[in-house]
Amino acid sequence: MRERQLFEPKNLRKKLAQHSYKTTPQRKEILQVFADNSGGCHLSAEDVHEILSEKNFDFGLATVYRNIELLNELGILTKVDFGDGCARYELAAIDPDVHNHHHLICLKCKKVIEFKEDFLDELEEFIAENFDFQIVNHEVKFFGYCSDCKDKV
Amino acid sequence: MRERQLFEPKNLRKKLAQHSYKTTPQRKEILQVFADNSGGCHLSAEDVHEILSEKNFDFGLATVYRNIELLNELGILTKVDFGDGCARYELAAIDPDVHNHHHLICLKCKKVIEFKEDFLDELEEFIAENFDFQIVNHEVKFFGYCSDCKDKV
DNA sequence: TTATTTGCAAAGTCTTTGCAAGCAG
DNA sequence: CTGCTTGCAAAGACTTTGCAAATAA
Repeated sequence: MRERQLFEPKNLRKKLAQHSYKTTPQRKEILQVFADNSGGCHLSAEDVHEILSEKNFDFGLATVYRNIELLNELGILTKVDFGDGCARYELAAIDPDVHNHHHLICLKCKKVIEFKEDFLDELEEFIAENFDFQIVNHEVKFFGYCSDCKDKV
Repeated sequence: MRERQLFEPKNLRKKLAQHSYKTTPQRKEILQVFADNSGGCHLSAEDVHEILSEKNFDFGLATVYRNIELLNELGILTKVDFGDGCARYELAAIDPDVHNHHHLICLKCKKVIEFKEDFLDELEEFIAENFDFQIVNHEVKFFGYCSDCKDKV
């Protein structure tokens, strides 16, 4: 369930240099926050800013926003949206074809469970044929009640 | 592809009365905008406000927000999110079990194509068993290039 | 050196809220 | 009548932007 390869902080300098971006402490530490939380955290810019403060890195919030957006553009982070009013991000899979990682969102406790699935291939084929639509990625969310909550509703 | 039964404006008064809400011209006209656009439009509060202005209904924007939210709570509208920075809504299916209506989103022209599918039942069963998670609804989005755009990329 | 990046504060966008006046039931 | 609803303006949450000072290459 977790063999997905994620971007590693040690490769940051190279990736930035490829695009003529500079390697700053801000960029390194922001990425490190995601690497340290790779166990399935979905962090907002505010979250990252707060975690950095706890580590005594007092970067400007605007800098955090700018660099999260940059890491997203570079494919290092992926945006995920749980409809809670703020953009959230997670480390992206290195292999762009591995886009089969989705979320179960508990309507009661708001817990987010990750899961991996390969059931959608036939559906993608069906869509490609019937809609003449070339699929690049898909996003699947299941809303419901997790094991802790489902009997308490 | 379009046999889904949608909520009808003529049933609004009854639905509102059931919950002791009043039937106001604002509520009727807001719902009417969605009914007139039932051919697959996904409207933001701002969109609805604008369409109403064109029809010479100059309601406050806050009223539009409040009533779209009300219609959403009553199950008359459904929120859809295309990650474009604002909440969008569409008429909900009357039958709550019919939640198998999803979207293909073109990355180039931003066109949204609706489709209906029934492929996810087995995946839901798999999740229920393996994650002890009781699914209420799911949301599926496919990102890619539509027939008009896929050869121009 | 020099163009990029940062930090701050101000501004922007979407949405919600407080409150007096208006209106449906 | 009476409490729900509206409209307005103000406030709020999240995010972006302008600009001078700092800094990576």
